[in-house]
Amino acid sequence: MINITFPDGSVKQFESGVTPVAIAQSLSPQLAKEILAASVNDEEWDISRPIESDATIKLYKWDDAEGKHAFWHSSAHLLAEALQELYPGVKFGIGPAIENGFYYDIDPGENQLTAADFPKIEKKMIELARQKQDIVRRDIAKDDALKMFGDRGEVYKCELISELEDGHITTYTQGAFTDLCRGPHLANTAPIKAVKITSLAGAYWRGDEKRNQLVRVYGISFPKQKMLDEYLVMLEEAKKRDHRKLGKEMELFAFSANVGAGLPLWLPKGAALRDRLEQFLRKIQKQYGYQQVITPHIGNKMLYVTSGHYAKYGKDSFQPIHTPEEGEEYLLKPMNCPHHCEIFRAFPRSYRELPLRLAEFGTVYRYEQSGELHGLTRVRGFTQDDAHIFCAPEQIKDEFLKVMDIIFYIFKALKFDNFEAQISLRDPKNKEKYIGSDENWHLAENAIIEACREKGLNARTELGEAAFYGPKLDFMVKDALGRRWQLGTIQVDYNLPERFQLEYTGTDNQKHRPVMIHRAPFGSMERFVAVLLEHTAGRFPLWLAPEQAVVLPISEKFNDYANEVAKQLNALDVRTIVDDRNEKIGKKIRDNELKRIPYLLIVGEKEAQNGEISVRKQGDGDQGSMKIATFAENLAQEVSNMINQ
RNA sequence: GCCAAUGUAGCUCAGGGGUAGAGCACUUCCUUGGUAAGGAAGAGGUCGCGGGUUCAAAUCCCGCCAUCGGCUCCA
Repeated sequence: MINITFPDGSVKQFESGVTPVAIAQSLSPQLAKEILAASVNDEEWDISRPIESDATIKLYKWDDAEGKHAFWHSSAHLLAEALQELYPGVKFGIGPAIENGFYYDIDPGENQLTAADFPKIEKKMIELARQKQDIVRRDIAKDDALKMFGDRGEVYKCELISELEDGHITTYTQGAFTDLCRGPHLANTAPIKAVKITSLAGAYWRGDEKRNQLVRVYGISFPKQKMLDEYLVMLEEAKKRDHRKLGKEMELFAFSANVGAGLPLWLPKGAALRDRLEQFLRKIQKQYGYQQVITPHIGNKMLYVTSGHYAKYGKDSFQPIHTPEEGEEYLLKPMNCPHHCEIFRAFPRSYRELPLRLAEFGTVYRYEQSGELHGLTRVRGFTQDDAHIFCAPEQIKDEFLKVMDIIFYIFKALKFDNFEAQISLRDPKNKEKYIGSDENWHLAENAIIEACREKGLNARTELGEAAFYGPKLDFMVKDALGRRWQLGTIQVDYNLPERFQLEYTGTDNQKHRPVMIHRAPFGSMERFVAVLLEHTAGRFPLWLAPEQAVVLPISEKFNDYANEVAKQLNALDVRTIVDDRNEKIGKKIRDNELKRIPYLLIVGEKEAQNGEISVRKQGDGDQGSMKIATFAENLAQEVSNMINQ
């Protein structure tokens, strides 16, 4: 007998060799039906894999990430089995579960795969799933594995196996399909009741663009057809929140092939919105002791040779601008830091000036790969809400904490409460990718880690994600489809001060080298607006909304009064327009609700007589009537509550 | 940059080797209506751009551009 400990601390005895599903069965038959995965002593475990000795166990259902993971991982195998049957000769790469579903990378060989094949694949997968095939785990010796997959011509699998350690190799088999896999998996294929193949894409083998490109088949599966239907509806809803669609609908920005790909044109309403965001940040930054500077859009090529950016990115950037002068070259600035370094150098600096915080809404140009461009989130010309803090080494942590405060304040004011934080450090195995001394890297990395600890910020740490000149702390927010975008960023940099020979005179009357902190709370105005649009589905907070109120006269007789109301409100800084179309009031309400204007002000005979307006709040219906000035005061109060919370 | 797809009116989309279609939006007229779609008429397109095949191309083929989904990249 062995002792099995449950998450609540209770212990029960079972025969050695008991499986998680059998344990679940002993607790409740319903649970046995629902469990999809388990962990045994914190190791991921198939629910049908025997447990031989005392263990602590957790059981996972669909609602647990681990449960979904096993479900989708097994679905990936099921997809592979279906593809193997439908398209003889396909070779398999890898097929993991992902955040929403799963994929399998295949080399289709002679086969042609298109979206038209999806229904056929889905049908085959369901057919196979209904056979209720057991998914069987086996340990296999390295040589045997190489032979087995080698015989089948599975070159990709063989490459993976050759890198694995003998004695730790397992396969999973269901029906006629056997895969190299660590697991865990479902006990059998029966729970997979609904399948959707969602897309095809090219993907480099092992993520290396120098290697073969495989076909990646994406799919998602569910234990109930209804859940798949709901998921598809959710995707449709998400599409409606797409910032590219909303940006056009709301007349915020546009693109023109004549101007160039990835070069956004801000329309009047978008420019005004962006200006409000900039003013908002300027105000906070002023409180935190920042000073605004302005620098040109181009810089001499030597500036970037000095900074090290030219060596790293020169070939992949917009190419130099030439002048009539032989050999003279300028670059469109891809970042603001070198310019700001030169501002620091413009005078002899004293420790009394530090920390020197230079801020600029700096527009930069980067030649992003054509396939990378995406709405406003990835563009070739964009404006960073940039600032560089020049400080003494002992001031780093304090400055870092202050920047974090600014970022938290902004995220809170705009209700980005689901952000994730990521500490990006150097890849210790790949130091040649980075510039700067080991000592400085350690200092910088520790400053970030400590600051996060002090703030109690739960940040994920990623090795190899640092910028080439220093480690960083990034804040990511998801878009409507769950894709992560980096917004705020804080980066510690010991390198540029060195390259630009920055110095200040210390209390000891000696020269010292300052440290630089790069930071952008929004990241870029473009990306921030994009993510804000997707978050709010275009219903901006009142203080940002392009139009805050629209006056709707009941009939044309009251157009004059409506215009007078709008005039008064605009004079009171309420952004107000009039809908004086010859339409019925119901139609005007509908149209303006759909335009996402926060307040609809209805005026007819009653209101005109009393100098009032009938207020209707977006999505909230009739709020009764009030004096114009009262409405303006209420609105000002509402805005102030939003920004100063 | 790579793989796959798409490109028809302001928007959403149908059609398709023989003179271009709908709904919404827009304009005009009727209606002057009190909290989510009143009615009628009208205007609007070089079918992404360039080349080829053909008596004839928006439609078929090729190239380019842009966009979309991924991969790679992201100072």
